[in-house]
Amino acid sequence: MGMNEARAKVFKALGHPSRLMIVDELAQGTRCVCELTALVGADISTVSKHLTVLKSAGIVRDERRGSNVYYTLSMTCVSGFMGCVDRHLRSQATAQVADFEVIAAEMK
Amino acid sequence: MGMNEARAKVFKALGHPSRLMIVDELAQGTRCVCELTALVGADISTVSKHLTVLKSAGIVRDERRGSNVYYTLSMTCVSGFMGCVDRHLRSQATAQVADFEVIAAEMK
DNA sequence: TGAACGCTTGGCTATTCGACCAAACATCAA
DNA sequence: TTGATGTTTGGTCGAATAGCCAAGCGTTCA
Repeated sequence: MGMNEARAKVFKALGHPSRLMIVDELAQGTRCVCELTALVGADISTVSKHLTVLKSAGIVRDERRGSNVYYTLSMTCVSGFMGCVDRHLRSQATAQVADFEVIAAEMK
Repeated sequence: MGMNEARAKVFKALGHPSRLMIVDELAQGTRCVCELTALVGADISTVSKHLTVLKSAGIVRDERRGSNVYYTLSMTCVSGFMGCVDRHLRSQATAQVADFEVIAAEMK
């Protein structure tokens, strides 16, 4: 797999609301599948598959302890980038509101 | 659109090799569609659609100058995160090589 | 005006994704 | 061993994605 495909795989893995929710939660600490399932609110098998995607992209790692499997965020810099994305989206949203107000003013 | 969906949209937009190539190029400076098409090496309509995806995620912005349309990276923090992903992927790759060597040693 | 150029959009097909259910697998406890 | 619990895997189906070609703008320049 080429450099760009490996990178794309990481972004693709992060490109789903449930998986982002999971990553956010794992940024707080290690969690078992059952906890993540409760958080996401989908079928366990669905959550398990989301975790497989995150794992094969190298974003999380798993570890069995007894009858539970625990997942841990291994690509920790993700949370930092999340902040950047959020800031950007917010500033964009306010820019759009500003545009809208200009348009609204022009329409009067 | 909820917070998590907006964020997911950003990651999803970045989750394609051609679009990553485009973002890398735009990190160097503004480019017209024709330049990006040459870079990616796909049909121009395909590239145009990739640019639409990036734009609607708020990652790039476009601007017509004469008969050309120029695209600019607006979410500039993306490049920084790219570095983090690359470092992580590299360290993971070497970890896997190390694992492999352990296994190989065990097999002797 | 009309031809040429640069880009976008619509339409089509093949592939991938995401959700659920059912079945399999792993561990623990009786 | 058997049953209970926690997790993964296989199968199916509808939705979304990516690619190309063709057709449709918008702009420039004769």
